[in-house]
Amino acid sequence: MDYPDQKSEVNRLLRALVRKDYERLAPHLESIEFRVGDVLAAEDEPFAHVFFLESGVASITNRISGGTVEVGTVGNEGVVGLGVYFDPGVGIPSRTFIQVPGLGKRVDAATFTSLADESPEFRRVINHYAQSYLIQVAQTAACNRAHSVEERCARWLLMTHDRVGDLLTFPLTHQFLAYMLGVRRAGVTVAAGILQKAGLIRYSRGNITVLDRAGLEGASCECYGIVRKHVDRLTI
Amino acid sequence: MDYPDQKSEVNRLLRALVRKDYERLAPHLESIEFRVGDVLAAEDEPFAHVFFLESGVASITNRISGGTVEVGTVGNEGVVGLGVYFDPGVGIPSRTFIQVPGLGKRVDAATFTSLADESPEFRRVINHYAQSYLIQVAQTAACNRAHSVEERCARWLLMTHDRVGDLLTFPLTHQFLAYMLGVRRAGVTVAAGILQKAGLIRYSRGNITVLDRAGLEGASCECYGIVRKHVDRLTI
DNA sequence: CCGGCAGTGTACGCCCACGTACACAGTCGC
DNA sequence: GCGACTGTGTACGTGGGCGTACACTGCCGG
Repeated sequence: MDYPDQKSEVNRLLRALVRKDYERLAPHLESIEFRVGDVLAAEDEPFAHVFFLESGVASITNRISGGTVEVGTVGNEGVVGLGVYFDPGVGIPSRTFIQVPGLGKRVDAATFTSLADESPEFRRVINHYAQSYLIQVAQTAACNRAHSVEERCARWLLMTHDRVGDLLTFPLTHQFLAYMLGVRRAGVTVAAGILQKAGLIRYSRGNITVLDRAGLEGASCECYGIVRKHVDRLTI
Repeated sequence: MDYPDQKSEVNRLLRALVRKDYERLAPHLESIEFRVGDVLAAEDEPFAHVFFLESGVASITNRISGGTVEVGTVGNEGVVGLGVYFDPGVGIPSRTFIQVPGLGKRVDAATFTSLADESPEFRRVINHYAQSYLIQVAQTAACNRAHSVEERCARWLLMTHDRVGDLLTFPLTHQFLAYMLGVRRAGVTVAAGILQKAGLIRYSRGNITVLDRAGLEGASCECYGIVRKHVDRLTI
């Protein structure tokens, strides 16, 4: 067989699988490139595939009266398409799309579900991630209610920065961030301006650079740390 | 054996189980009464049991700087303690407690997880519910960002009313509702006052009566309908 | 080299919800 | 019957974020 060694996998869920599960999955893994705006699942449409990101970030948003709001994000720590695991064939009222471009792999829904049926070890890995994802969404629900644009802005930058890895600079416009946070573009400009004046970040024309992670964590709400803790726990 | 017939079960998840799974579970089901304020799981503490409500409502809240916010609710359509299924032994940053008193059953975590390990049909039922719960939390995240106190108030009353069954009147103070919505008590008084003047509800000293469901649905945000649709789908 | 446009800065009035405060009204215990 | 307390009504000033608008500035393409 000529599949990549599991040790070379970059997605942390793929790395966490027991060898036999990985070998079962590997022949069906298809490498793909994710471009900004690629839609992995449209609103109310079931996932045709499950996606393992190696780099980049996917965003899950709900569109409601009053705008669009991000309810969760996924990077190389997890898997996009939990719906396939929970209830294949049923769509959810969220839209999943690529927010930061990157590389990754996908597997057809049928292979994924049959492996989930067969392997307790596989289910264990997926369940642990599902727990962490649910925690993220719940924390976001509370955060959206109680925290300021500036705090949520800092949190979002940190979460994204974690996922673009060692890249200090990544592409991001105020407009896009406003869309993600469910606020006005002008609101982001003000919040980001404060963070920039404080020397925590720097940006210019669609590119943002994180200068001071620790400072950014101070400017962010506690939600960042809480979600992060449960993501880190996954990779024991 | 002298266990209750599955057909007599009131919890919709218990009813949905295949016979063999129910019979495996039944000897371990322990009938209990839920009183207002009973804590089913404290913050960061794992569930010792999984709970099947027959009546009443449980509320899942996150406490953050800026107050406490409800991120989800569970009634007789589901199960309290998905954490046991996902990652037994790990606590989540949410507090689960009884919001409307009622009756139900519980089973120890070990029995629940071993049944989940063994039975694909059981997992299917739990997974479907997990999907619907995740949808609820995600919708709440968006709703908390975008919708007014009055809309969310109406939505909350509808969701709770669905779960107290044919009871038109149930106990509820403005103070408590404010706590759930993460807003001021005075804010709820104003919002509820509007709903009352419109003839949709009536309340007095801790008791609320739903007078006009259809009208209340009109006053609520679309989030009610979206979540409801996915809950109804469970009981095919 | 020069539009044109995308990205950003900043301002205005507005409104919802905030924190706080106080008055009043049922209801319960004595 | 009388306090005392819980639940509700309502008011005030404050503030964050809204919708909108307009000006400026790199950058890209013709």
